[in-house]
Amino acid sequence: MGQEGVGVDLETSLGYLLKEASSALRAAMEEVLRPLGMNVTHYACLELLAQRPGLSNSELARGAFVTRQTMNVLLKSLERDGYVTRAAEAPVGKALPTRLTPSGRQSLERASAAVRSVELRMLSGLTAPEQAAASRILRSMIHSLREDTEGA
Amino acid sequence: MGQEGVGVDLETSLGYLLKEASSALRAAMEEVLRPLGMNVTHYACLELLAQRPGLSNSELARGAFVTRQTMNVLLKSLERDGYVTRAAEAPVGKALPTRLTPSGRQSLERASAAVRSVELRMLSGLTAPEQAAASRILRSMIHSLREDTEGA
DNA sequence: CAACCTATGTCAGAATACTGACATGGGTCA
DNA sequence: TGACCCATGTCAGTATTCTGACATAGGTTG
Repeated sequence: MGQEGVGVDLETSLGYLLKEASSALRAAMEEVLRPLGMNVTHYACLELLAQRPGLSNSELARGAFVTRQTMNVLLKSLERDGYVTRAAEAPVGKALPTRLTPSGRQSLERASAAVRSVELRMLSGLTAPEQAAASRILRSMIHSLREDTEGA
Repeated sequence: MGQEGVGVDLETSLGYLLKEASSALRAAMEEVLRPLGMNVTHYACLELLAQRPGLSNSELARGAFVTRQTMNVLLKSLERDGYVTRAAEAPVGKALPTRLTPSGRQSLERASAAVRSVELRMLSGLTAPEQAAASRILRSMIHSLREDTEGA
């Protein structure tokens, strides 16, 4: 069960813990969203549109951490089901602004409440200063990870 | 760009930050593993086997956060390529212990070094106390998320 | 203006992971 | 002992996501 000085110790690796936490969060979100007929990417897309109306397909993809091709497929199904509407013509460039329909907004409301409850459960064991620390730490990790990768 | 009191504010949501960090980590790992002909699940499987030799397919699946069916497919390819060996018969029950071959161990060594460098970059902006706090915080999140979900 | 460069939307195919289902081994309990 | 229950390995089919490629819109630069 121990490690013999190998490269990465899974028991203590912050990378592994990060993946574990993210996986647990995703599972918990899927669980509460399933009864609402929604999955995590679904929800992420609607939430993004609620907070930043008029986002394009590519912008939504970046916000939901998927490729723009994947988001394109999702947007088509959301549009088919009446949750969002896409402009027929691009007001500028090729980007087609997308917006929530009343139906989409209503569906999001329930999902958002469910997700918020999951997030509250996730944070239930942490004090306010710890939560603030978590925010700073995660932002630092994100910044550092993107330095070389996207910079060069 | 602002939020109007909606359920979850993506700008400050720790859940969103967690997903963002995990996504950035995964992308950075994929980037360094690709030249080695490996992906993240690949690597996770080998690393698990190095630290806990003899794990079964299902145990590996849980450790890598995928289903046992997915891990089964991966193990077959790893076995075909000579990175691991699986016992032909189960010493007890149906679980087939899996072990790294010398080739697998050698391949893992390079991958492990690459992944460690990514993890170091991720932590480069954090002090030792901050890293300790990160560990505690992530463990708390994981524990809280799994409480109701797996408990009931 | 013309040649680039970047970003976007989209199509097609491949890779990856998942859900559902079944049979088997092992333990528990009446 | 026999009836359960749970975990495992595996097969099949489906769903999801990705990579690769192409055309187009707009800005930049000589």
